[in-house]
Amino acid sequence: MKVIIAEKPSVAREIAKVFGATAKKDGYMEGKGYTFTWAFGHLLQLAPPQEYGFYGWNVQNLPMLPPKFKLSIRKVKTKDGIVEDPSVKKQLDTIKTLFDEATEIIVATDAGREGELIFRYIYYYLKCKKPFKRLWISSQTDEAIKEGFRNLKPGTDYDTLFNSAHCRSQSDWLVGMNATQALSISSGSRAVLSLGRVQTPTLAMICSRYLENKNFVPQLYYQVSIQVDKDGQVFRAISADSFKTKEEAQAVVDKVEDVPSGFPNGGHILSVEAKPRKEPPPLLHDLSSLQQEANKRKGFTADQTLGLLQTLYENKLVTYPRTGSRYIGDDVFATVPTLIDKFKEHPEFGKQATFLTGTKLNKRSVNAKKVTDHHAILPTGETPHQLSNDLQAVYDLVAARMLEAFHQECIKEITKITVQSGAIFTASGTVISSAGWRAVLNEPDEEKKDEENASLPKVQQDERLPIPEKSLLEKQTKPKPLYNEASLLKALETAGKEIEDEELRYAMKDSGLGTPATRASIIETLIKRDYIIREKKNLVPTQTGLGVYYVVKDQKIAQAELTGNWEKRLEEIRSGASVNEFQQEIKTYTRNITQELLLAGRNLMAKSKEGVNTPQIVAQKTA
DNA sequence: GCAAGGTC
Repeated sequence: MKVIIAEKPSVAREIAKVFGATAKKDGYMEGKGYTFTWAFGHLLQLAPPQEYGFYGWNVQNLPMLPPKFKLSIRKVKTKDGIVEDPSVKKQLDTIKTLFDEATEIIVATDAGREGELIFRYIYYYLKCKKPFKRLWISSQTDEAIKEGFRNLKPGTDYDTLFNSAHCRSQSDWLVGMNATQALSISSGSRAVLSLGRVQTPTLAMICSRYLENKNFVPQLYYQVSIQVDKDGQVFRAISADSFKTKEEAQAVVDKVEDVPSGFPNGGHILSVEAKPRKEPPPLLHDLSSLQQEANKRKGFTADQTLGLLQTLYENKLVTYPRTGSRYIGDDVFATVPTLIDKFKEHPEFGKQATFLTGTKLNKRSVNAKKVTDHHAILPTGETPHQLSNDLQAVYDLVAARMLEAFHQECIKEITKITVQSGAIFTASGTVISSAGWRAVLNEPDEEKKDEENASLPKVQQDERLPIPEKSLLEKQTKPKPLYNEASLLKALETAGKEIEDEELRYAMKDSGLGTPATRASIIETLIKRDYIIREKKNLVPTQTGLGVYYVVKDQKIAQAELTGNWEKRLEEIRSGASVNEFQQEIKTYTRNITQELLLAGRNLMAKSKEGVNTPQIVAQKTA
């Protein structure tokens, strides 16, 4: 009997369906001489410190460098403390029984580093010795699955991929566990002060933005505004220059030839530029972009959105949610018209669904090469029944984005008028001439500047128009806003884009900090540690968070570059470079950072009070 | 008590 093991039940079901196997058993499916079983993500993890004899949190144990890492069953928190997850244990037993009976094992975990690790940890934990083959597909359509099975690879082809995955896992353990204990011990606080390759740079981003924002000194500046009258239709124009002093601006005001000063037609139209701008539809959603949109529109946290999506996924209403791709392949595209058809009766955007059924679909989101493990999030076409308000809201965001993504371009008419009257003034306005995809949610353009006119009257070059009013504007420069969940998610995705070292930047270009599946939990971790709090929609550091930030901010562990560096080395390992060399470097780094933190933590509480102009506005944890 | 990674 051949055993196929997938990363998760949904994939095992898809594959079983292609084979025509339908018999459902406990923890697997069966039919046509095959069994199809699954994991639930990582079933196994690197064993915690005590399993190597490092008991308690003790300086004597540091740095903890296990000679050989062990694996242990994933744990779960219950009222009796932390125990091995019973459902995981049971599934491992099922897998063991199937592997024991297997004549051949086919690995169908996701085609990537972590997918390889998920399988290998199971395989080695169960001490299985049977050879295995690898299914390597990037789309789960029937055709892709069939093609993948015609092209199974020897399992050993992916040994170096496993090496790189295992290195990633060990390195995160070594650096994270040791740095966390070192800082927690040396700070003398009873709380856990955790550090890690991803969470610490994330904390640093939040803290540094917070300090920049709070310490920002606004600069005053001045502009001049005039009203221009075209046959009773008045629009506003602003001086092209801005001025540091009120006097300079007032001098410009004085020169304006307005009606009250005795000039009936003091505004000279120097130029009128009108050009259409085409705005392509947005791409389909991946997890991160959906979390950002749900945060902006509905105020959901990243974690809430992920939870709601998971429920929709388990109810077969949306496709796999933890995807990092905003594209679909041609095979999935072929099903889109049927999907759109299902939304014709939708109260909010049924009209646009109907419109789309009779038009050519935009293919901007169709690109098989940009589909990685999973494609963009789509509704499945199943009819939802009695969703809660929150579930419905997320479901509607998915559905609406599908309609937008395949809709037509939005065409805007952008007009810029230049007026001379003592000085140069400009007025700009935007008019949507064809809504296209913007008709789906039918909402105003969020990026409209306050100075912009909704629409401008038709004026001609060289016209002379009256200026009924002029005024002096006092303005302030503004700081960068605090991070909220949406802007932080975006920043995590693009982290590393500004790294100077070209190789490191390249190594991080497709990853950023963390992964789509983990970013929500990173934010939750920082909150659990009392490093940050939610203040309205913003993410704001606490005294503790700032204290940790001051201790580590100039260290490697607080920089996105660390991930860039690891990614570069891990990729080299995947293509065959020595594992040992990187492991030695990590050990050395672990020793160093542990030593530094054992010393640095002593100053932590004192340091947390430096650096802010007005310390009292630093957020306090509310009981 | 601790990392980051995956998922129900």
